Amino acid sequence: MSTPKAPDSRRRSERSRQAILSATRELIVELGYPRVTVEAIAARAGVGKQTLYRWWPTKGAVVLDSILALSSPDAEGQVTLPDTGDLEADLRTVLRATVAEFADPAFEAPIRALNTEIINDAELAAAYRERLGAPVEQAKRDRLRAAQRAGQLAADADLDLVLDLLYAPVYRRWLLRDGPLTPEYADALVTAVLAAFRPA
Amino acid sequence: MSTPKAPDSRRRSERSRQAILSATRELIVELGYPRVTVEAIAARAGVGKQTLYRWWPTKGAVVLDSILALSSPDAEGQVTLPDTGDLEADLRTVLRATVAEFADPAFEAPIRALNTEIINDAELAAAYRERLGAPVEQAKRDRLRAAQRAGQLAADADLDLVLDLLYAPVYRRWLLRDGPLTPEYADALVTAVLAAFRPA
DNA sequence: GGAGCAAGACGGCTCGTCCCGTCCTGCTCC
DNA sequence: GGAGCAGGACGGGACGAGCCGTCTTGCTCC
Repeated sequence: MSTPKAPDSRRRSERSRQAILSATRELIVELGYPRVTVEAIAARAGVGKQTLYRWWPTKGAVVLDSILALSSPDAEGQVTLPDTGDLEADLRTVLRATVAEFADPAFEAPIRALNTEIINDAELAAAYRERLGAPVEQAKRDRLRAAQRAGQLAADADLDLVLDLLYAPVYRRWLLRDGPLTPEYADALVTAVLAAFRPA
Repeated sequence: MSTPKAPDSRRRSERSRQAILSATRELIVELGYPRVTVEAIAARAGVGKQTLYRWWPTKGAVVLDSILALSSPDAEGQVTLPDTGDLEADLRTVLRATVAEFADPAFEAPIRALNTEIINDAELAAAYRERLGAPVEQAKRDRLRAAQRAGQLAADADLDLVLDLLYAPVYRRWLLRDGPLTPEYADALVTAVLAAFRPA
């Protein structure tokens, strides 16, 4: 009852893997996700379709890996956020950076594609959270906790709620394109959220 | 340069239209959106495919209409929100109701399907905002403005920002399924956001 | 020679168009 | 004003194109 046959990952072609992930990202940016086909990815990568299906179960999984390969080219899951001691300044920096990332098509398009898949695939969503979301989330929470200890945030503040209030509006505005996603908007969010959790 | 030929809407079969919209909703709930095909919708509705393509350009447009038909069975775009004079209580009521809606599969599944389409179709997204989002948004803003005049909200509060802070976290948690979407969460959001925009 | 590889043939499914014969509606002509 | 007619929407379904996921073939590298 085990998986039919697991391929030998030691013999896997790193060249093909990279080519597939790059081709996936490129095609998503060039054509838009709905028009990207598995066949096109394989052709662009100079790879047989079987190679693709041997290592990934679904197109969504390929997209996820193509983004993971992009976001952590060096270190292994190590995520650090700026900590100058000034919470408001640091949050502005980080949130503005997030806004800037979402404005870059090479970054934005693949993540949009991933979200398209994640919405209807709880399993893929869990994989995403585990491999990308959780570490980043943890780093953000750590930064907030430090600020909390430094008395820059209410002692009883729910840090997950703070993060939701900061990031969910940015995420929504980006995903639905229902308003300008500007540095000013990021600043306004930081100001409002900090006002809500000002220490007593 | 006009549209090739617009069908005569006076001769449109209301029976077929309703059957298509119902079948769409049913199949999305039963099968999950990715498994719903145009052919299945037509078959379930007892309708030729051409009838479907005659009146809707894309599957996404059908989904949008199927939701519109659901949410406004009676009045025409009239949206009203509770106004007891107590902003915090009213917001709790409305946000808890939103949370409850998202817990109902018959409501949740079609909207999730619509979001799947909207993400990659700016045109459809605009249509959605115009026909459903804008009126609701307006009603919410009106309620907040009343509260502002009553001195329950800071005079200089950006009402769109307030709405984003209230609803974006709910939306995100629902769409990504990355946390429990409970009445308590709704209450916590209301508390935090009102704290941020407390009048001076 | 065993396994991964590129290349691509293949069956099955879906899409969107096209065509058929039927039915309904409104107009014309006696 | 009643019969005939034209137009168009209808249910049903055939059709080609394109994509998916599997399978086959020969090559290459360990």
